[in-house]
Amino acid sequence: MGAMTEADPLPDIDWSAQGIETELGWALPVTYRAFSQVATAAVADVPGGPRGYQVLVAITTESPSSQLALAHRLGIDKTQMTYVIDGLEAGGFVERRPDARDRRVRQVHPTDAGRALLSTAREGLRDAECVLLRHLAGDEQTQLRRLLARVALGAGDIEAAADGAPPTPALPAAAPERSRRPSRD
Amino acid sequence: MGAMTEADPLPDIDWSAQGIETELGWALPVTYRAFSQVATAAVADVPGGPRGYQVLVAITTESPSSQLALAHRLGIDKTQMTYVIDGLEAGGFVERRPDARDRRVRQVHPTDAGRALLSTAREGLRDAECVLLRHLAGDEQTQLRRLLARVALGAGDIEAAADGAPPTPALPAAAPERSRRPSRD
DNA sequence: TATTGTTATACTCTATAACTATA
DNA sequence: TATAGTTATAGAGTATAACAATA
Repeated sequence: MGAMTEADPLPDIDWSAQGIETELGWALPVTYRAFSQVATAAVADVPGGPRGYQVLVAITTESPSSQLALAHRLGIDKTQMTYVIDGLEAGGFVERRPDARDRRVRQVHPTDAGRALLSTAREGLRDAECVLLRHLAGDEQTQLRRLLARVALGAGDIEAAADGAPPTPALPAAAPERSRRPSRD
Repeated sequence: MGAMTEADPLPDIDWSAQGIETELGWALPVTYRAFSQVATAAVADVPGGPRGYQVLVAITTESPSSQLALAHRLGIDKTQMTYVIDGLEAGGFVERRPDARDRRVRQVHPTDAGRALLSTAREGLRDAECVLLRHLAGDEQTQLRRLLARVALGAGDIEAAADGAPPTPALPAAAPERSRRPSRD
């Protein structure tokens, strides 16, 4: 809706010939960004966005956990975790309960509101996936999931090899959240 | 190498049960990040990283172009484009040639060194892809590429719908380039 | 007056360091 | 002395705004 409307989704470049190089280098980022966008929108109501959502998932589907354990599990810095939990607690979605045996640690428990929020966000994410894969037949979707899962499984080694083996992430990291200004260029 | 070595690549969470939610929400980010990492490494010698590479591809496989045209085509801000071209020109990989007919615009031409650099980077990216897909059989790789390409094609609409229809990207956007410090937590 | 390109500024996100309170 | 958590600071990356030159 900006000043220039001549931006067709797929420019008239002949990618296949020797274009931007291999198709994967194009398709993967595009797909990821689209998913990242809808997924972030789906968890927009969760304080802390994708990371807040990850925390809710972790303490709900597993058991309540200390902040440091959560940070390690989700691959988030412990200082970041403080902010995320702050937001969740301010919204009344989690509680910090001091551990009786070690009063340094604070266990993070989900509240009823937190569980409800998680449930809603989950649905939104499922819908987001459906939108993303809407052009694929049912069996094709299954096929894609399976193949991608296998690649991701092997990909873990790559990440691990590079730096100090960060734990497995689960959502689009952070999703920079493009500015919502009029975007006139 | 860090203080804690208990971080196994895949935690012992039962993702499949009701875990972190849908498999795609896990596999896609993981795969993307792994690719982003190897791809960024592959174009590390290109000033400006992935974006510098994109510029080289555009002006080589197509024709030399003005900076603004490049910015639009690659979905990069024009101010950012200035910096990217600055880096490429400093390295002797491109030349800015004033346009004879409109002396405001500066056409960006690749040098021989630029073409050579592009060639090398291309090989690196192809290798990166092979590494990423190494656990898939040949026909499975083809299948994955095909399915992903179709999803990406449809995904363009999603991105376009959200903000002002940004042109098609071609590489992992920017790839934050994790800090290379000892990573002791 | 509008547009290409550059420069300067501000903002967001994240990483690092320093501090407290417990152990 | 070491660890869990918090707070403060600094850095990278990006977006916005203001500017110069040309049309």
